[in-house]
Amino acid sequence: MILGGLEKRVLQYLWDVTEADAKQVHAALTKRQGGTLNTIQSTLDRLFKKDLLSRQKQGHAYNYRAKVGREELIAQLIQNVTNDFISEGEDHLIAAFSSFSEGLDDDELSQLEKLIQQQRQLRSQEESDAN
Amino acid sequence: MILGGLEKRVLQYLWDVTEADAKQVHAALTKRQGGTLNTIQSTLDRLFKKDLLSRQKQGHAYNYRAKVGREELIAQLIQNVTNDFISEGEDHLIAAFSSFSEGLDDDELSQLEKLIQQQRQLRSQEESDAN
DNA sequence: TTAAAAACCGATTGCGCGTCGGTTTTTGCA
DNA sequence: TGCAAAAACCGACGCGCAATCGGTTTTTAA
Repeated sequence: MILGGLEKRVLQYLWDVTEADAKQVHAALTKRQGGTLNTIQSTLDRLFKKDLLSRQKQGHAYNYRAKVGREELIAQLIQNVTNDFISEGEDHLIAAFSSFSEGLDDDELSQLEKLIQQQRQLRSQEESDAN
Repeated sequence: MILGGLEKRVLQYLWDVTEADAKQVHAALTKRQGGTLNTIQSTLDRLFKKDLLSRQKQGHAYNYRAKVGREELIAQLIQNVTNDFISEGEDHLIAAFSSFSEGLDDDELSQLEKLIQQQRQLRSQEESDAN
């Protein structure tokens, strides 16, 4: 999955406002750049076909919503990018992390640890919920 | 920076063997797919122009080497992919990690923790080396 | 010096984003 | 219910870039 610049800007906007139609997106993005309303419609349509947006007719026009969360999409894109470099049996995240870790300062390392613990806690909680 | 499929395969190969000329790369990649020797030469040249490979004439042909490590490149690609989605002041890694963490099992979480600790150790070691 | 090997050049194809013009469909209202 | 406006839809074009090769020039080794 490849995303162009305009597509990314549109997604970003939809994450911010939750829901919008083509006209609104156009109005918002044209402030600096964004082409015709038609261009925006095409872009929304392309994103819809990529299954990144959902739409629903509301009165006259489609209302679009992001179908994937930002984090989710980022994860997917990272996966795409790393896929071909990760050998069989190797862990994607771990490999990717090795790349990162050098660029992190102590605070960030601590943040990561916290996130991990959060994740653990979340799980044990879900587990007990299931019982 | 965008990398095509063949470019990625070539890089992968060069990481494996450290050094190779076009003929060798061609021989290796053609086993499953890889086009003409000429195609490989073009690809090597493109990678060279992207500053991802270095070359040196050795006898008759160029010998190519990866100029960036795998982890380094992965990190760069991830950065590229996430850049447009990360707002000012937000931490790339943390944001990206949030994406991942849900897909990890307990073992992987533990692995990550270990990596973090390793990283810490590495640093304190470097610090004492510097004194 | 010369034949073979490799590099180099340039052209072509295919794909995907960005961009619109023009046509069809939908819709709200008079 | 008919009509004008709004929106969707369709199709086309330009552009950039990877992949692919044929053909020509340059290099090299015998």
